[in-house]
Amino acid sequence: MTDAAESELSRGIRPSVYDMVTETIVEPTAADIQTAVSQVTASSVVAVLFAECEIEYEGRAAGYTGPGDRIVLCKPDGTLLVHRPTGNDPVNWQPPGGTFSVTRQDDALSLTARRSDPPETVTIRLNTVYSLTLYRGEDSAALQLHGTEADMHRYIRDHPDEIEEGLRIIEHERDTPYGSIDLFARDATGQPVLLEVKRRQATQAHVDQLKRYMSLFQETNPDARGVLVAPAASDDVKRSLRDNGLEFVALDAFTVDSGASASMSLSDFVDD
Amino acid sequence: MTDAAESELSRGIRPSVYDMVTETIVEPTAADIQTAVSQVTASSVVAVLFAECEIEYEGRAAGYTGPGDRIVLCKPDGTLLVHRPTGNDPVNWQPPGGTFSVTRQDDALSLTARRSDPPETVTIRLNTVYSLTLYRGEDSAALQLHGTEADMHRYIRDHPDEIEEGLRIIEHERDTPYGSIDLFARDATGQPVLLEVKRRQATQAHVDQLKRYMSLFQETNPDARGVLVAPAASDDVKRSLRDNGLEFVALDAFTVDSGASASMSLSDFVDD
DNA sequence: ACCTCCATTTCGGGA
DNA sequence: TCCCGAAGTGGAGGT
Repeated sequence: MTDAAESELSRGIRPSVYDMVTETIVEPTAADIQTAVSQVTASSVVAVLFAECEIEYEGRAAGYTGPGDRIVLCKPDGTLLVHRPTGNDPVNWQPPGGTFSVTRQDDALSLTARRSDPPETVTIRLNTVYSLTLYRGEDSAALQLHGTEADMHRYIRDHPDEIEEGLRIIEHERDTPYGSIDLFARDATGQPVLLEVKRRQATQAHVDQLKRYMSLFQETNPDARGVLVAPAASDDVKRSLRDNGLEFVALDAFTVDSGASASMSLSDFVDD
Repeated sequence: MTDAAESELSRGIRPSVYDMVTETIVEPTAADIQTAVSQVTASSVVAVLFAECEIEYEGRAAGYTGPGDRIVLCKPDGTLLVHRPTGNDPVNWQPPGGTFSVTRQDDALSLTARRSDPPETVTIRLNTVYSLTLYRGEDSAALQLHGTEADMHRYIRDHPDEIEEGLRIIEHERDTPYGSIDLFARDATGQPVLLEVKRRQATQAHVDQLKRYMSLFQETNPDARGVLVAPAASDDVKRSLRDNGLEFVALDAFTVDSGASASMSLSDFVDD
């Protein structure tokens, strides 16, 4: 950080303490913003802008978002996120790997996030930046998630009888030229069984997937069975399975796998 | 907002001006945080917390994220987003429709986001809140996006010859019990043609999709043709199409639809 | 680098 | 409400 930049940032409300984790500048100047954004990649700081802005996007598609108040996150890995005051998804974004730049021309201040593969550009015209926060955050913890499809695979492998009496799981993620079969098994009579496992309600696309594996397998083994395992399926999906000589087995992974988060302790602190 | 709450929030750095768009509290107290979060839904304010926290999630799956510095967004529509200092996706979240609550027990302060359909809870144990920003933002602009698959449909409808000489588009989004056909057409000889359009490289799943529509249609019309239209397809996909008696037509929507963003003017302000 | 598939996918449209 | 399919999907894992 240059001396000039320091003096800019020092205009913050409280005495600027550089070991503070967050630093907020209300109504930052163009120079403040340029300094802040240049910090992002160089010093592993997240910059959050609260701004009235309009956004142009050009890349795999092209888009324009008219003026409005948004929250702009610039992360040190090049991630850009522009959030509206409502909605889960960002209205515009740039995935990790890109670079930021701030351009000033006449009275117009623009923040651009670029990446090269694929070539994409998001340009935010910053009409008014209400405030700007720099965040020197560290986070090495990873999300531990239970109840995924992989967990369901493990459960079935350990409890094949829940699918069918006498079923033996032979292989996990068996590769074929057209994708991999979740679980390859043999039934009580020794007949091969292809299992496609879904952690949520089955759809036609899942039937398609199983059919694709089956078509390959049945070339050499016409008696092979195909089973779609999911917590539920619509009548159309069940009919589609039947029409194609496939089977459905209902298995709700969470009624059986709920012990996965037993190690949690945070709930002690939460009331209703 | 209660008088008590006002006095809490007034501890902010600058004199608290309630018509300011943003308001930041450095090292907020538990009462500040409770007041702020209760504002979110009631007063259409976005609350952004910069905090060291750990997160428990319980719902469709279950998860735990260990301690780390994160950015927490609470939007008035009930959306919760927890972002790490890197990465495109939030490490935890709650889609719109839920409610927020802040609970204090002993020295532990927790922010909980709940929704009921499906029942899901995200609980954030706030170990340290470095700062908190309230954002009274308004945004009525919508994203205008060009180069979507729908645009590609329109283009083909207007330029059927780009697919095949003499092709006539009969119907758009023709519904079948197993999904809807993107474009239903007839070729120069009057033969029915089912078009499945993709805006990016075609995959096996797209072949599956077309196959599904075809199988229905060919029951009554065995001579119907199926064409997958996409900017590109791998050799495997092309072979898969051939093996199933289907066709591939390469069409890069962006080489033909680039005029869509011609009305943009922001680029005037951006240099390289 | 390409391909395939999962995701706490989310989101929008149609029946 | 359910169901289906797109998304600037992103991300992981295998070959």
